[in-house]
Amino acid sequence: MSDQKIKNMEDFAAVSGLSRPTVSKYFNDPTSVRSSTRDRIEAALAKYDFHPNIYAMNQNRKLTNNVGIVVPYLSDPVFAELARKVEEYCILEGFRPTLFSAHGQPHLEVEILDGLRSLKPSGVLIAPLGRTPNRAAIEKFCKDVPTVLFDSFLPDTGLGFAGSNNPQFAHLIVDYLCRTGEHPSFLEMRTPANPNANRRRQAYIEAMENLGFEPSIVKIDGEGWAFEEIGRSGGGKALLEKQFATNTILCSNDRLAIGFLTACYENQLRVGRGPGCDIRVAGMDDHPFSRFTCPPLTTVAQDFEAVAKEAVSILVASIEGREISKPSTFFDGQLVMRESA
Amino acid sequence: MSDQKIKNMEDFAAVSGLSRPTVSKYFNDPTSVRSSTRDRIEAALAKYDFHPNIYAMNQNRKLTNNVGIVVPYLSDPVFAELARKVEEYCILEGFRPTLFSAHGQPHLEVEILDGLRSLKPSGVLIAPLGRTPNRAAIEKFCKDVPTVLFDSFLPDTGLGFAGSNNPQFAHLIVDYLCRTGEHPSFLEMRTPANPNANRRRQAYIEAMENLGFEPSIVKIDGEGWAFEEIGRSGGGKALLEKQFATNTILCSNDRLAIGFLTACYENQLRVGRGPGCDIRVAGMDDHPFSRFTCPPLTTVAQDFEAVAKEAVSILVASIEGREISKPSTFFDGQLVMRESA
DNA sequence: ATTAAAAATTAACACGCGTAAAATTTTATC
DNA sequence: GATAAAATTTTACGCGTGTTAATTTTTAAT
Repeated sequence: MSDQKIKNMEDFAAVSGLSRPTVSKYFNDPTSVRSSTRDRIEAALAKYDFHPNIYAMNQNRKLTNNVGIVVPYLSDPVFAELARKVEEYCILEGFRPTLFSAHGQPHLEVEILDGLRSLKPSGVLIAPLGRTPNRAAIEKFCKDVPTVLFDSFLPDTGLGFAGSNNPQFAHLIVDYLCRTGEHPSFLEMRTPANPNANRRRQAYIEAMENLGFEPSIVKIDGEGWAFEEIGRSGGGKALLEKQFATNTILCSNDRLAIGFLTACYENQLRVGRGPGCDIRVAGMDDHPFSRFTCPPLTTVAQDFEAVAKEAVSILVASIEGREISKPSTFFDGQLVMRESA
Repeated sequence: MSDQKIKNMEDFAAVSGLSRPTVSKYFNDPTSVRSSTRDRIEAALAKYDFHPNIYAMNQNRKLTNNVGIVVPYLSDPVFAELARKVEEYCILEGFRPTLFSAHGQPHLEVEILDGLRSLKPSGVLIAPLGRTPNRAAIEKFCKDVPTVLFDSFLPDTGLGFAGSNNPQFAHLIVDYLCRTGEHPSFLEMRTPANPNANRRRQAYIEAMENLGFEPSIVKIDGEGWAFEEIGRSGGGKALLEKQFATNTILCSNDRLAIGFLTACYENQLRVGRGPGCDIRVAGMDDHPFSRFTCPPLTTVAQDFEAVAKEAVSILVASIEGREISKPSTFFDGQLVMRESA
């Protein structure tokens, strides 16, 4: 490692005994230069550690290789997990991903999109918050920047979508619960932060009617993204007031279920499906922590891997100019039977 | 909103009836121009929506206003929370924060630092993984870029440090546990992923000796960042093999404790401090879900807010050229008494 | 109204790299 | 060894903004 100062590509081309345009070609695509030239550049690279100035690079390039990943709430482990996988696939495809969280706040989501515009990204992957007033902003953004949606579907928006088949989730778990015990009541927030909740509720109703049961929905108060606390306090209140029609509670998502399990504990209810148990509790998502609740939570697992992979591959296809054969994919969930139901 | 195309600052200066250098000054610091000029620019801004090209801006600027935030593992809710607060304070200070996760992998941490160099950030806030082979890379990075460490301390590195007073955490909870029941055994990973674990163990030993008890440490196998699973499987094994000297288990961190609670459940042990309970379990961190375990987890709360605020304020002080009065701050934790111990 | 200070303008160069066209060199093919 | 094709070099301009120095205009103070 020489300590001669290399201040720009000109200098670096000089010490590698090549011209700047050739070196420039190399950095845009190493395979675009003769292999003997490539070797000389890489030898110089090992000796002089030069990094092209990315700001100067991106100034004239059409493709910056940047991609933005936007999720509604990064402190929610479900989104943290999803974001992590999406990030991994982006890196695998040679992109420079940047992660953004709207922290549950619609105005932040809009700000992030604005900031993203000036990043001139090759593409953007966004799991929208799903709040109505932001729909217009997102649609407009999608017209300007190649964007793939994931997790939360918005019709006629973006290049494509990858997410979970939420109706199937609800059907799957309702069927299971009905088969193995009392039919489930449904617990959800009165004003869900995540629009997938609506599809899950709808599918719960359908599934119950298919099986000839009366749907029974308990809506609890609470705003924001502190789902566990809402599940605990609201669920506890519902327990005290005996709002549940049956002894089996299907929660709209795992985080709500986790909080509700705490409420059951506080009310000295024994959760589980064995003899001597008072109540069964199930969720949807397969939150990373669901395996470690007491009792472990029965739920429907999202296929994070498939969702992330599909979302990125739609983006890649679009950037490479290929036709997108299937713009929207909804992946089925898998039943995860644990002790809680 | 006019739809006339503004392609650069030149155009924008023209429509605002000003010269480009003046407009440039405005974007660097709005207060640096006469207020009547500022009004004209802002009127034009409302009318024409122009955003300066950030690549062109940052090409020559010494201060990009970018700051990098690096954490070891973003899917760990403790770090997600910390990162969120740090991000908030950065935005408050007018920075453009970008979040990075090493995903628990040392080589990724080094890659992130390399990538960060070419971002020419005004500063960087990093919670290091703490793996020995990376120390050199981080020290070198700190010499090149204004960097503040947080969460995990490295001596003589960076502009300063903000984190938790881990020894105090251990003393606090050991004292509490000894005061209210049997003295605690200590449960930890044999090869901790996070270096704070070592300080906590050391302090546990000290605290026990101060009180005249024999320290008893159970080390469990397991690599990586799946702490809950390690706590469950390793902790379960330790229970079966009766490795614990007492009926009170202090876990090195909350995630381990959460997994250990599951192990207790699987072994039909009743956790808590009331009569009829078999075992007490406590952790450290106040993980966002600790309040929702069954039983809720007794722990020592990190002051995420204070840590984040202090870390950012050290960076701001340094960037503004002020003297850093107190380079390293270790914030005390607060005992959070819940039902598990 | 005069004057000094403050702010804005003009003109010009710098930054580091992308990129295109034409000229030259190297490599592959026969 | 001649020839065509491929790769590289040379040359030169463009991108959008930072920045500086000299000049002109505006504002504030007397």
